[in-house]
Formats: sequence, structure tokens, C-alpha cells
Amino acid sequence: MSAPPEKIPQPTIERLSAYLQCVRLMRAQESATASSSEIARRTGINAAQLRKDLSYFGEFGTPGLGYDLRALEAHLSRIMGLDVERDVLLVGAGNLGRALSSYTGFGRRGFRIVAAFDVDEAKVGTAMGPVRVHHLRELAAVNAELGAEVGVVAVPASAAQVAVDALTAVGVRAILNFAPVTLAARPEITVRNVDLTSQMEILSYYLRST
Amino acid sequence: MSAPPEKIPQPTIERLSAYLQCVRLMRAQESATASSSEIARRTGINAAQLRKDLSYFGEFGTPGLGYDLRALEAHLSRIMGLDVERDVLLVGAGNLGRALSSYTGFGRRGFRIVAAFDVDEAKVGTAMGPVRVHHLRELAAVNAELGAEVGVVAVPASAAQVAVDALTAVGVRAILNFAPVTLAARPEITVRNVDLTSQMEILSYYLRST
DNA sequence: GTGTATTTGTGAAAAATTTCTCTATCTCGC
DNA sequence: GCGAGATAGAGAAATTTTTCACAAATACAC
Ligand SMILES: NC(=O)c1ccc[n+]([C@@H]2O[C@H](COP(=O)([O-])OP(=O)(O)OC[C@H]3O[C@@H](n4cnc5c(N)ncnc54)[C@H](O)[C@@H]3O)[C@@H](O)[C@H]2O)c1
Ligand SMILES: NC(=O)c1ccc[n+]([C@@H]2O[C@H](COP(=O)([O-])OP(=O)(O)OC[C@H]3O[C@@H](n4cnc5c(N)ncnc54)[C@H](O)[C@@H]3O)[C@@H](O)[C@H]2O)c1
Repeated sequence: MSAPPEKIPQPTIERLSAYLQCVRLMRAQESATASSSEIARRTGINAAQLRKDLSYFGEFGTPGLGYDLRALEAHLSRIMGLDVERDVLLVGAGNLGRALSSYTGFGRRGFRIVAAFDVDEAKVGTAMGPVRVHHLRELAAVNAELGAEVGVVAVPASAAQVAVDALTAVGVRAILNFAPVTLAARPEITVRNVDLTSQMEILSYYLRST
Repeated sequence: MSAPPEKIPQPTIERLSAYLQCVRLMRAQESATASSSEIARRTGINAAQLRKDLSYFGEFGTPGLGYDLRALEAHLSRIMGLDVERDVLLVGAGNLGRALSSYTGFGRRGFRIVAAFDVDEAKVGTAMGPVRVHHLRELAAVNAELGAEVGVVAVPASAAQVAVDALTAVGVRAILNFAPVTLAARPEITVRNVDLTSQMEILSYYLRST
């Protein structure tokens, strides 16, 4: 139940988020319980896979009935560390940074973009959605107060490593990177890359030979 | 050489794009050749993995020397179907849609967002970056001329299935979806989800127990 | 209560993917 | 051309991940 997670497969972690999304949706649709096969059908993930994924963390279901959605949402949230609010630092106040900072969906999941940073003096001092834009050189001073541990990198590829170094220097331990480059960071830092051009290229692969 | 690809592992496809990015960068840095271990070092991917991935498609290297970067870029581009320009339809002219449509990086890789669609009358008729915003109901008429096969969905989750259905109805075969929902589409349609909230949640997992 | 229909959790099997290892091949300096 | 050094390609092994399949557990109708 409060079993200490051993070594969890990477693909499992990535699916947990999908289960959580599905559970939230079903709850919003007034369902109280769901079987693994129902969740499987909705997410496109195999039912045995779902049960095995959950079994790494405990026993959350009831044979003959399925999963209580309220309890499952709570468990998944706790497993994912979503039971605490996370402050997020955004580096890069450009097109993408603006979209991200005005997106309300993060807040509903406990992620709050609390400050943005740029090197363009024209942007420093302005507001971007609900977020103030600071100069990058103020990063340390700002985060000394905030203590945020999550960063988002939305700067040109040529500046991304600088941004990562700056973020890790002020205590950020997890980074979402939108720049199309492979970044270096100490192993205890988690960096996830969201490369949209790469996603387009992968789509292209499936369209080829036409 | 021009061997017909058999069945290629999904993870291989996703890495090809990373190799391509690395090769482009090294070329820009004036390198003419690179060994698998050099590319491996830069991408963080195992060298044997790279060689195996490439070997699915042919023999592109030279023992003792490595890979000719110019030739490798050409091969990877062809393998990924990037040797033709792709027109892209964007559904959803909101915050994210605006960021995407004004991004110049796609064009440099052969993806051109040629039209945007929305249902908000206030947005219809306006220009978003270099792209005109049409009403969604004009999708069929517009694509009858363009014949685009790639779509991007940047609408609220509640409208995403509608957007997918509309796109597939006009001949789109590959879709990049930013809405946080699992979508249904015929099996011959490729749908890739880019769920940024999910990415944040995965980061959160690695920060938990703090 | 009893019996039947469900559905979980899980060990085992299967499948997929990654990594190892080694041979043949090629380069390059001389 | 020759020999030393480097590296690709690929079979085999190892590892990881997914799927199967079934016993045990529970619900629910009667
Ligand atoms: N906009 C998109 O839709 C999109 C799509 C795919 C990928 N990307 C990637 O996301 C990143 C951001 O894209 P964008 O469109 O927002 O770019 P942008 O040019 O609009 O914005 C980049 C911002 O980063 C700032 N910047 C530059 N160097 C900096 C530094 N050292 N520290 C802090 N800020 C710095 C610039 O002043 C600018 O405000 C890029 O790497 C891009 O390749 C964006
Ligand atoms: N903005 C972000 O940074 C961000 C981050 C994560 C996820 N997302 C997801 O991306 C999607 C778009 O986000 P956004 O911030 O651009 O939202 P937004 O509200 O700014 O824009 C959505 C647009 O879609 C239009 N729309 C609504 N229904 C439509 C329909 N049936 N057909 C065509 N257009 C329709 C709306 O008129 C609006 O212009 C959402 O699903 C959101 O959850 C966005």
C-alpha cells in the first residue's frame, strides 16, 4: 500500500500520467468505479499492462468490481508527486514562452509558472500573461526567494545549454526543454526534451513512400 | 542500399530524428565525417544502437572512417520522408496555435503551416503570423486545393476529436495533437500526442519524495 | 447464505529492444 | 603497396517490456 517503489520501468512512469488523465475524465463523467479493461479501452493501453503498472506501487483494485476512481486518482497523484504544488521557472519569453505562461491548464494540475527570464531588454520588466519577465541575471536572486525546482527552457537552441546551466545553478532539478538540442546536465537532474520538429519528422516517416 | 525497409522498431524511428539533428549540427560545425561513437557521445545514444538503427535501412558507413555526414544527412532525410515539402493544416488559433504558426523552424525542415482554422468568428479572417485563419467549416474547401496531409490540433480537449474527424475527412493522414486527450482515428491515420501537462507530471515523478 | 459472474494481481511466457563482441573492411601514414 | 589502427556491420546474448493465462478474491442476484 505504502510500499516503497523499487525500480520502476520508464515506460510505466510515462503511462501513469495517461491513466491519471483517463481517471479524471471518467470521474468528471460521474463514474465511481472502472475495471482495468474499461480504462484500457479508453487509453488504448492493454489491460494487463495497466494492472501490472499499478501493481508496482500497491494493490488498488477490488476483484469483481474494479478500481474506485476517487481512490485511484488519489493514489496516482501521490505516486506522481502531484500532491504538492510546484513552482516553475520559465527561461525564454518568446512565442512559445508566451503561450506556456498564459496556459491555465498547468495551474489546474499544480504547476505554477511563477517567473519568466529573458536577456532581451525590451522584454524585461513586462508582464507575459500573469508572469513578470525578469532579466536572466536575476535568476539567482529571484529563486533564492522562490526555491522553485522545475524549469522550462524555451530559448533558441544556441542558448539552451546556458539556460540549463543557469537553472541547475539555482537549484532546479527537473527541466522541460523545447529547444531542439541534446543538453548536458548532471545525472541527478531530470531533463525531458519536447522537440516539436522531431515530432513532425516522425509523422513524416509514416507518410513517406507516397 | 535502396533496400525496402521491413519492420522497423518504433524506438528506432524516434531516434532517427535525433541522429539527423546531430548530423546537421556537426555539418554546420564543418565536420565532414563522424564515427558512430562520436554521434553516440553527442546524442547520448549507444553507438551499437546507432549502427543497428542505421543498418535497418542500408549500409551508410565506411569501416575505419565512419559516416560521411553529407551522405548520412541525405539518407536520413530520405528515410524519414523529408525530401519533400509538407503542407500542414493547423486547427485552433489560440495561444499555442499562434506560437506554432509564427515559428520559423518548421519551414526550415520542410513543414509549412499553410492555413489555420478556428470556430471563433473574432479570429476568422485575421492573420496569425504568416497564416490566414479560416472558419473550420471551410476546411474541406481550402484543402481541396492544398491537399495537405499533415494536421496539427491545438484546440481545447473537448474539441479535439471533432478537429481530428474534420482533418481526416479532408484527407489528412498524420496528426500532431496537443490536446490532453486520447483520440480515436482509423488505424491508417498516424496520431502523435504532445501532452505538455503529462510531461510536467513525469518531471514531477522524478522530484517526488522531497 | 449460496452460486455465478467478474475482475484483480501475478508468475510465467513471449516479444521486443538493447547491448556485447568479433570479424571483415577500410583508411592513412610512410 | 604495407602494416597499424580504427570502425562498421551483424550474429548472439542479455535485458527489458509486454502479454498471457489463471488462481484467488470479491460482488451481486436470488
Ligand atoms: N514557437 C514554436 O512554436 C516552437 C516550435 C518548435 C520548437 N520551438 C523551440 O522553442 C524554443 C523557443 O521558441 P520561440 O518560438 O519561443 O522562440 P523566440 O525566438 O520567439 O523566443 C526565444 C526567446 O528567448 C530569448 N533568449 C535568447 N537567448 C536567451 C538566453 N540566453 N537567456 C534567456 N532568454 C534568451 C529571446 O530573447 C526570445 O525572447 C526554440 O528553441 C525553438 O526552436 C518553438
Ligand atoms: N498554450 C499552451 O501552452 C498549452 C500547454 C499545454 C497544452 N495545451 C493544449 O493545447 C490546446 C490549445 O491550447 P491553447 O492555449 O492554444 O488554447 P486556447 O484556448 O488559447 O485556444 C484554443 C483555440 O481553439 C479554438 N477552438 C475551440 N473549439 C474549436 C473547434 N471545434 N474547431 C476549431 N477551433 C476551435 C478556440 O476558438 C481557440 O481559438 C489545448 O488542448 C491545451 O490543453 C496548450
